[in-house]
Amino acid sequence: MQRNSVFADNFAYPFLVKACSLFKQVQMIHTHVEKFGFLNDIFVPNALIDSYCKCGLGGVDVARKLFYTMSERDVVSWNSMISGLVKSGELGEARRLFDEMPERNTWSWNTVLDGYAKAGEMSAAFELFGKMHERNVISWSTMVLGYSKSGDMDMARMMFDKMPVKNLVPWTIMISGYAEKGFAKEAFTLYDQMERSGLKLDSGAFISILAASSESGLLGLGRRIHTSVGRSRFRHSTQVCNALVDMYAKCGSLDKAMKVFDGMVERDVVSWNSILQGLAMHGHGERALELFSRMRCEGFTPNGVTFIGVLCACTHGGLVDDGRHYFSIMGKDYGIVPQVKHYGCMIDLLGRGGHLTEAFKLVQDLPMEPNAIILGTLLGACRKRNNVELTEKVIDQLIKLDPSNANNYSILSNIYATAGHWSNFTKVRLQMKSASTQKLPGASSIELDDGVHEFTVADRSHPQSSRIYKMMDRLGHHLKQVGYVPRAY
DNA sequence: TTAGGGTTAG
Repeated sequence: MQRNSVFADNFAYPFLVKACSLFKQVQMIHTHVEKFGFLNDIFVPNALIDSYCKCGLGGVDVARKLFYTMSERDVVSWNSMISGLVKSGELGEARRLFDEMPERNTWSWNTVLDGYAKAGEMSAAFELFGKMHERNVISWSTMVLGYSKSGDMDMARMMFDKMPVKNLVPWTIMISGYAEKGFAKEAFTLYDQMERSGLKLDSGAFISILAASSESGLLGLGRRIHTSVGRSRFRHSTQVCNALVDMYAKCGSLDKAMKVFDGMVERDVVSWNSILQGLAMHGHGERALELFSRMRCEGFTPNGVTFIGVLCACTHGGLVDDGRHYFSIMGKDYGIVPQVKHYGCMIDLLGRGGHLTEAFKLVQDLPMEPNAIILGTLLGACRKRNNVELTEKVIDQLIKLDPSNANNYSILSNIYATAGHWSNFTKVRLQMKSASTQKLPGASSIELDDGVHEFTVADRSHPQSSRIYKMMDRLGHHLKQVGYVPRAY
């Protein structure tokens, strides 16, 4: 009896390898096929290269070794290796291999093209695109996406309009691109065109456009997509409904988010996380925590993202003790190792709750290097307490991490001004000038029927500017009457 | 067996 007959033959191995997502599993099969001599069948090492690259964690290095030891390579071996290199960010080496290839097909070109587009190197992408002998929908879509992600919607549109054949993907990319950047009118018009052209959206298209709408708060477009979802066969899709919940929550329509959530046929952990985050974001700390216990009662296991929502809920509800409690149980009861983001939430919670020393201690004891977000959160807490000494310490670290961020200098100078330390104030102002940093004005935006309107401090560019400021004065007056005292800086 | 859009995260 042959023992290996219970395993697989050379035809089954590529499928078996493809089903593996863990490095160890791929490695196990690798050892096995090597032992039985199946590596000579090119399908097997090709599948191994692909799987090694997809499981991350140094998988690319093992794939690379395998690639170079292969006695014979076909175009798929090269493409798989190049794709792996592109995905792990080793674009230079990917290009070198591409140039060395004995023969290339459209897949090879598209893989490198995608690498440039993802890296935002659009001039390199454009050059490569120009040299292609054969382009397919994927080549064109890659260019449209690349331009859209790099913010050049005009070029994206030009490519889109020039495409000889379009399918759902480029339409989705283009509409999502407009939506993400707040071009409501363009997104709407294009969406209409797509529907009129008879294309039926799939769940990916719905999710993509919804995610883009929530990014810039385009409630109008989100509602429109919701109507289409309702008419489609995806109206009960968990993923699509999750995207709807998130969209409504982020666009400030919490009731609608709740309604979609309640109406869902099947929920997963993402559904719970989305609604929990929505409640927390809008200051309903207690309701979010109630939902959290309901989630556990219904048998769902919280993950790391859930706890970010939970801690955020505690912060916005001023529930410091609850926050401490949940932070401690996430490791104890659920085996979740706190990530930087969790520490960020805790520092925010403690800082806002007035426990500055404890927040400081947490940063000092951090198991990882504090990043700009952690320090920025701590800074926010210091500012609130007007603590000059601690602020100086934090800013010092922050400026080292990110010397070009003008906000840091600006906050420090404000703190000095408030405390009356005028010589220090002047010093920082001079430092700002010499570092040639300029504070970018913060902008707010609002969506009306005809699109998103953006405005900044002392903005007079709007045609109805004087009416807007009159209304602002009235509101300010009203706020003072009800007892609001603005912060000094 | 290899390529394109897509949900939750201070």
